[in-house]
Amino acid sequence: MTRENEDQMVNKGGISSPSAEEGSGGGNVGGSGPLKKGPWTSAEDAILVEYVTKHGEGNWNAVQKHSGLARCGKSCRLRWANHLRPDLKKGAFTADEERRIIELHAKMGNKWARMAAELPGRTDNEIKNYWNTRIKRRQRAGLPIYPPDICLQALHENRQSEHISAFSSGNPQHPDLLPINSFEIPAVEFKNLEFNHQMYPPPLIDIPARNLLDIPASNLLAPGVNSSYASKGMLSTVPATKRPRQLEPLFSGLSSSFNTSFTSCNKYQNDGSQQTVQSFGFSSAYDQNPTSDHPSSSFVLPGSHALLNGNPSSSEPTWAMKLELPSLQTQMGSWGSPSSPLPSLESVDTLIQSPPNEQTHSGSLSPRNSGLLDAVLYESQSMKNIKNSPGQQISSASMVQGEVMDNSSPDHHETEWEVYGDPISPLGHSAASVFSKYTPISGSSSDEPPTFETTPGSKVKQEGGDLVPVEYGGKDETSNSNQMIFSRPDFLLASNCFGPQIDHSKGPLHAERCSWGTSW
DNA sequence: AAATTATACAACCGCGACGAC
DNA sequence: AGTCGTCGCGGTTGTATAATT
Repeated sequence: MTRENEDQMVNKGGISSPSAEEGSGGGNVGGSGPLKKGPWTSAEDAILVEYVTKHGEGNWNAVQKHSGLARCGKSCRLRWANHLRPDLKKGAFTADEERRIIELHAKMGNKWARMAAELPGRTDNEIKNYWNTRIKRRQRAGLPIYPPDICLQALHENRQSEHISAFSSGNPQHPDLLPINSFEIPAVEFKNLEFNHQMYPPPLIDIPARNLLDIPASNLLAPGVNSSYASKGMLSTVPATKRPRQLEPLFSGLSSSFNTSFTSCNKYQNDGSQQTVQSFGFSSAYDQNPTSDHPSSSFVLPGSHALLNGNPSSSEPTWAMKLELPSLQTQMGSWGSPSSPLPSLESVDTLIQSPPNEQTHSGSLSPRNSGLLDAVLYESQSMKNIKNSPGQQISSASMVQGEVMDNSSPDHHETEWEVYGDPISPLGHSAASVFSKYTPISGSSSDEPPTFETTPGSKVKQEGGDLVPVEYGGKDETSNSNQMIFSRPDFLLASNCFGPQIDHSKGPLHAERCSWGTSW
């Protein structure tokens, strides 16, 4: 402890104030050993740096012996790796880095060290912390973890690897390949995929929609179906015991990087929707004929699975767990292992939370039931329909609902859609109706932000700057339901895009609320 | 302005994997 | 084959700071 005293003195006026802690003795643990714990002092840092400079990295346990540093080798290694390395990049993650992290995580899952290797100057711990905090934030907001473009990219890569790798669905683990072979697409992601198109900025990495769509359904489903990796981390599920009480936003920190590219979403929607749909090579319940050039036929669809799940049976109970982080790899094995094909389609469906679609497709035929990618297809198609069928411009939201609810003016919607993500979309209504039916409002729990009224009878919950309709009294819009409760995370997500639309009469407010900008 | 709460970050812990001896 | 050292990872804790009440 002379060392500590020394440190304290040296650390005087230093950075963090570990000295204080040391002084209290809190930093010292370990009982018998003189080894110190807790925050490092600048003096300790200096010693460690000097030692490493002289002897090089490695053999960390020798540090204590040779340098007198009262730290265990493990701690020394961690300190060096995370803070003292000369090549470390300090400061917040740049937009590019954020973007990269997302991409890497989509491919690797919680392989922080590997991710760090891809990000010069960044440490695994840093990335992990970043991810976890952002994920939590995003989860809370009910936002998807990965932006669509990332998904697409991952899928594309996945597809490529698919050709290369011999093992497929039933195949056991190939740790190295896993990340690639399976694309981590959290349920939430698909759940909100529809939103993603509007919410997420255009892909920095422009991936031809076609590539994405060409991916076999198996690949898409891989996360839960055939990839051990997926089983580990791709699907965001968590053991019930570990399930977060509230869903958190996943992308909050990415705003900067993604904000810049928003139009791309439209790109996919507008330009590639048809192609996209067609090119989706995988066969799904929804489309048995992937090569079909008439997606439209199959696209009366109910809209994207993404947001809402009209299916009470699947959505409600599993809802919470669906929105989990990939990091929860452990549970994946339970339903994503190769031996056990999927969390089961049902599970997937649940994840997707496809809405009941009696009108257009029978539940069995719905792509939503087939798998994650299907959802993408659906969405894409739906988008196309919206564009191509003025007379039938049904907001994706409405489609999602599987119920006819859209009353808002199509034109207007379309316009705003591009800007805000279909502000006027009735989605909110449908969503609300669905939620009101299957979602316990109480679920919002204590974490729920205060609510305020935007319109008579309607309440909006503010979440991360976005308004989330909590209750809708059915004022203006054509709501079929007079009472809507959007406490569910998926709706929250939706709210980011559509929530504001609930009361589009409030233009300014709407625009403001809809901004994804900083919230990401 | 003070108190409370939420967030971001640093650091630690336990465990398992891997390679060297 | 067993031991040791190192590394990586998931999870957790503690603290400083920011935001909110």
